[in-house]
Amino acid sequence: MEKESIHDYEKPSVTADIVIFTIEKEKLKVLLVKRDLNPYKGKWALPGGFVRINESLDDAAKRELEEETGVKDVYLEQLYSFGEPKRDPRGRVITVSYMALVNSEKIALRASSDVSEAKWFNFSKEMNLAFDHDKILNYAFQRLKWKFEYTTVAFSLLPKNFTISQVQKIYEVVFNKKFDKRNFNKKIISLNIFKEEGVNKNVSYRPPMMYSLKKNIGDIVSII
Amino acid sequence: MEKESIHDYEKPSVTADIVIFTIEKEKLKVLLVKRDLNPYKGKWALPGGFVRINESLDDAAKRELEEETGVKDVYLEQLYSFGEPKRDPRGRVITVSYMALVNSEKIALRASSDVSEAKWFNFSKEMNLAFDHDKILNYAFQRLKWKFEYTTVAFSLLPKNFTISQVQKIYEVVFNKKFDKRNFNKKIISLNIFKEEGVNKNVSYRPPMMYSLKKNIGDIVSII
DNA sequence: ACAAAAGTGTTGAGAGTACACCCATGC
DNA sequence: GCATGGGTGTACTCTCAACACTTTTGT
Repeated sequence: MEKESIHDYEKPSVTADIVIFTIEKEKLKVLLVKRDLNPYKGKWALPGGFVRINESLDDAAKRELEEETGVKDVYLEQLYSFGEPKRDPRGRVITVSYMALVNSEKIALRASSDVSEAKWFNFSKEMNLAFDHDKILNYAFQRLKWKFEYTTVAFSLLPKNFTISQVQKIYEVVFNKKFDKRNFNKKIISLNIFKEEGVNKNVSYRPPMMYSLKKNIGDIVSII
Repeated sequence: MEKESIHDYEKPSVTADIVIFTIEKEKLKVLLVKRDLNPYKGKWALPGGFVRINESLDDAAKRELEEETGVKDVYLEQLYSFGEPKRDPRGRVITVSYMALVNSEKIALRASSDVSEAKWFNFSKEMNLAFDHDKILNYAFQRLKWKFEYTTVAFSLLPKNFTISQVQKIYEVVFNKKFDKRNFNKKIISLNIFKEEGVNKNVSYRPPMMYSLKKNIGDIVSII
């Protein structure tokens, strides 16, 4: 096949851009950075940067994620690669996009980002971002919904111990609809993925049972 | 964020590699090419090649697909990008993988490929391919099963008009299990995605109804 | 008449959905 | 005692799975 040599073609740049989601105050939020260089100077964009020559794609995404949020060991998954020749006016840039889910309690935005401003925004479908980042963001949101429906990624947005109503709330945020409390409890308990952790006493109402996720849960097929 | 310039970093090569599936004689087949250069000289690999500097990722995949099979306008979808620094001994090569589904009747393998040999193989989970192509192939197979379950991609493997038992057979091949004929018919007919095209008379048994896929079917949620 | 595949219904089990009231705590 | 969210059961519908015989054609 390859008479073609690795040196025959002009090479593109490759970046890893990350859609970092969190849920705070019952809103789905996404982390954006303000561009301080042309093109799109002053516009908001997804955090990201060039993949180093000796760094895997995942490592590049992890590095960018940690640079922006200070968090490690969070849920991170590759989404899709975007490579239209004209998507970046600076030249040929192929972007491998990632999605990260972080628990809002763990976030420590880099205190003073020397070159850029980073900020959490409420997610919406039209955020008017730089480059084709609206497209990437919407792709990520689709994937998020899918993953919520069929896997346990939702729990990466929650602390180690949580109540069922916390779980229900993040599902309601992501699907933008209400679920019946009784049916939700029944369904999620019947999956047998929770361990009871005792009741939380610091509330001025009936103290809720706290749960944690069991270890070694296989691939769950359907949550909702 | 980006003090980094597009020129600051050594750039990787980017290839598009394609997992081309077909079903023939009730077997799932994948198209492989024999490498005639080192590394992995003599080993079989997925068809693919470098993405040109002015070509989108999809276009690169389409070009490679047509070069190898002579087919156009078939089902093609991007899968995942693989970018471990050492995955290709020749240097840093990031591969954007694709999956194509072709109807075996339409295939015309390039009569004499000047530099390589291309051949259909029965799919198996351990084909011992060059590079990390076993990993890519298995990823593609997982995606294939998922797409069969939740979308109508299966029909890209069939001619325009088909019988229900042809549909059932390709599902049985992909999932490697038998389905009950009555339940299968009921389910697939109830989806209301078929148009009747009359009976096929050239058979020595009760002539089956031929169907075609309706146009403008939305995203089907669950086939099986 | 026989070989080959097409076509067709019913039943039982389990899952999903709709729906409303009492409970435990802090103040 | 009241405000707050926590916790629970039943009935109906719908979907899924299991299961076997008759029909139509060509030879």
